[in-house]
Amino acid sequence: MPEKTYDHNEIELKWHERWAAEPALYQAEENSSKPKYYVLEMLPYPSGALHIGHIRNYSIGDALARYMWMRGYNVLHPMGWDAFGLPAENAAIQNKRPPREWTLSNIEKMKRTHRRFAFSYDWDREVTTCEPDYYRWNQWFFLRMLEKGLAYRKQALVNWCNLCATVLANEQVVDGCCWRHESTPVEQRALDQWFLRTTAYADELLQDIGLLEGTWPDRVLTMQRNWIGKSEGAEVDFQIEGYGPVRVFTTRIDTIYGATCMILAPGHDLVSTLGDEAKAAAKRMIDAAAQQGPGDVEKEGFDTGLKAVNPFSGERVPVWVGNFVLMGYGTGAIMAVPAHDQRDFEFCRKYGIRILPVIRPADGEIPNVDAMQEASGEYGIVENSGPYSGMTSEKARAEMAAFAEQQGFGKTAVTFRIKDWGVSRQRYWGTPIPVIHCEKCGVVPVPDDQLPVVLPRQIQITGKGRSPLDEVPEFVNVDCPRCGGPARRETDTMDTFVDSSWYFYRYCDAKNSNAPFDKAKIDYWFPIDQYIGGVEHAILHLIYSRFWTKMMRDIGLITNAEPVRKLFTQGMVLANGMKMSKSKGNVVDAIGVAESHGADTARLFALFAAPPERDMDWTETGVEGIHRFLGRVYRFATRNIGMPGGDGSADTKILRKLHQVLRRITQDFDQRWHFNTSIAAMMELVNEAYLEEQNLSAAAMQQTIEILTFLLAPFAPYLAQELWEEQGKTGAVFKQPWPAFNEEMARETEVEIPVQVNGKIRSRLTVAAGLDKAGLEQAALADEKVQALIAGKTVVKVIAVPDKLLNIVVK
RNA sequence: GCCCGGGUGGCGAAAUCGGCAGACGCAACGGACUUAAAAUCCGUUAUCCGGCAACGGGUGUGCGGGUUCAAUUCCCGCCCCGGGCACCA
Repeated sequence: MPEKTYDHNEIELKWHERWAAEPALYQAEENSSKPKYYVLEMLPYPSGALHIGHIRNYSIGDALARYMWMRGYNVLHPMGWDAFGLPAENAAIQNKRPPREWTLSNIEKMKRTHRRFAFSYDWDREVTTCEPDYYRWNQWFFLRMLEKGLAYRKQALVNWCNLCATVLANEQVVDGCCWRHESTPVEQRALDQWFLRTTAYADELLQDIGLLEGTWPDRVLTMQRNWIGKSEGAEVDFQIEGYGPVRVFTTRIDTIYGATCMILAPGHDLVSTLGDEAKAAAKRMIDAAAQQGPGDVEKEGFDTGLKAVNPFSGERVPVWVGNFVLMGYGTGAIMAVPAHDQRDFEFCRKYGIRILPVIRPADGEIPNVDAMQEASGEYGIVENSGPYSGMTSEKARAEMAAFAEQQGFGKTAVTFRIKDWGVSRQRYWGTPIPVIHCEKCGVVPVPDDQLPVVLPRQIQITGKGRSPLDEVPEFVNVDCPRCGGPARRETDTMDTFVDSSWYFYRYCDAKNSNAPFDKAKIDYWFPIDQYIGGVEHAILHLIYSRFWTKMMRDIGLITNAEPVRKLFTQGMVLANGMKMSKSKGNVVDAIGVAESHGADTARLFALFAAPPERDMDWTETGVEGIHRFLGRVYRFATRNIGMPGGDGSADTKILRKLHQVLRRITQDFDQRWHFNTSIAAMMELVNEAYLEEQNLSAAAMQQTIEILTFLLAPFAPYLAQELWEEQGKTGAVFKQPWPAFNEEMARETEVEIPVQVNGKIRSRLTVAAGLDKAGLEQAALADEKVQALIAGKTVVKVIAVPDKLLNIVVK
């Protein structure tokens, strides 16, 4: 055949059209005898356009999906839209476009891009989280959790901007101020809000990290462990004169004789019983804490004038309020042991509170208070501690906790850093929380048969008020389902992390209108075999998803304990060395690259520029290099298909290379996922094929072209399919069996062995592959250069590694 | 401060189990083709020293030590860059 020029648009648009007419191409089989494989990429937020960061994520998943098809698996590869969220509301305020309309048109546009890139999604299973057929199940789950006590309501602080007169999401708070009013500090207001009891699963979420070891990245597991933050210690009551007991949590009950004051969080219940001045000071601390970013903050506090009694020593100590004591952790109150805790030390030094050391190192003296520069947090021997003096810290911890429990003023206790999940959002564009507030009956769940509670579509979003839904009387005013009297609908909507906590289950049964999904389908497809996404979701999304799975298991919907067997976190994409961002204006749009260089080129480059777990740099010249490579492949194949061929003198050589490359790429898929080296290997093969083009027999040439087509199939689907057709074949190339490599054919017959003398390379020998140690040694010692170098010296040792190297040690 | 990554040519990177450092690509340079250019094809390209040259010798994977016949790879101590967490009692 005559050589053809590589015109990516011609090839890609042709197949794009043909594939559009084949809806079953990427569908998973319903009753398959093949083993299943569920590969999933994180669903995108429909912001309006796919960028190359998305393309990288999907190119990894798509290569894997296609490879697994070729390996004979029944592959489930779905995609959907994380379609609720704040940007749609902002767009509504700015362009007066309804959020749903804006969102759906974005989805339409992005889906076209997805198709242009030929990602192999089963669009029949598409999930769009902002549509009632999806979010009704959010509501259904919420009601189940309400029944089980896993959903509950309590007061919590929200960010409030006085100028906007509205609640701000955390991401709308910039440097402690409102994003639209940069000089207006955000205030903290207490509102009744809905929470999911993730803490009920804290222990199991921590325990089951063990199940993920080896298949999830270690750093993700570490981050989750830290996030859950289990800490074991004790709770102890201190009696406060004129108030009652206040409970503290401590991991160091062994230091309790050194407690020289008690410090309360500014939000602690006791503070509300204090005078106006103290309450105002505490409020200032709370607002200041919300405004400060991360970093070192000066410790502040004030004396309440109250005294607390240490239940162990009987000593009376002052009660303070301190800005560094967190209400959301432990009991919101601590005993300060300045001698043995750095934070307490800094606080007490600043305010002149007594410092009393009670621990000495096992082999040292108790610290001298006047010389102390910092607290000593180490375990040691307990001193000045009544009957516990002389014990090790470990022993004292156990005995003191037991004593407290026996006396009824304390107990051993475990505290978690992870908090219950606040799911209330004072927003429009989210799942309505399905409850009704009745004056007579209180909080009444919406009955299941009245789901979904549909989000009203005709609504003015003003950006003011407690919540946009508050302004919609048709939505708010309802009859109480229990007593029939007038009642108000809940106007908070759910956090969008709810949507993404279970969407991958819905893919298995996306059109079910009677249940979130059918259990048998979950049993077949779950767990997800491979989940691929950005590391930025290592904590929240993936912990919530794990929580949701355990919750669904406990209400009998599923049997698996974990949703995801293997997790892969890919690196970021930089544009010319810089992080892509809208503000810098350097976001590389995916569809533009597809038009200028082709989808195949973009996909291949996304995998070639760096190993997938690392950050990669997107450069125009690099993209062009890949485009050149694909052109080389295409021209080579088209001009050689069906040609008579040469004398075959290079057949052995090219077939050896072919099998070496095949082995390399197969291993890259099965073990390492370093697709950059897979692609480099294909380039090596093509380079060699160019050099030997005239010396290949027709049979070797056709085999080279065919296998190269298979190798390209997971990475460059358009070109691979086109070459498949050029070779006169029919059917989808990615449904053909992946070729097996032949170890025999991949083996080199001759190898070059570097010969070292005292570790420096002095000569090279070409020997038969597999030559043993003795043979190598003999060949090396016969070498002229080697002989010259070792002449007159004593050979101490000869290290021979067959097929690798030989080292002669002389003196 | 704590916990992870990472540091290799002009650049992105490779070296999979301790065995030839720099595969592959980019950029640059040279050659072929062309009236010319683009495209394409073929080469050269870590660095220093000696040589007209073939070639020979030295140095080199952030820095300093160590183990080893042999270290980008293992161990100890530092430096720098990126990310996460950040008063969690």
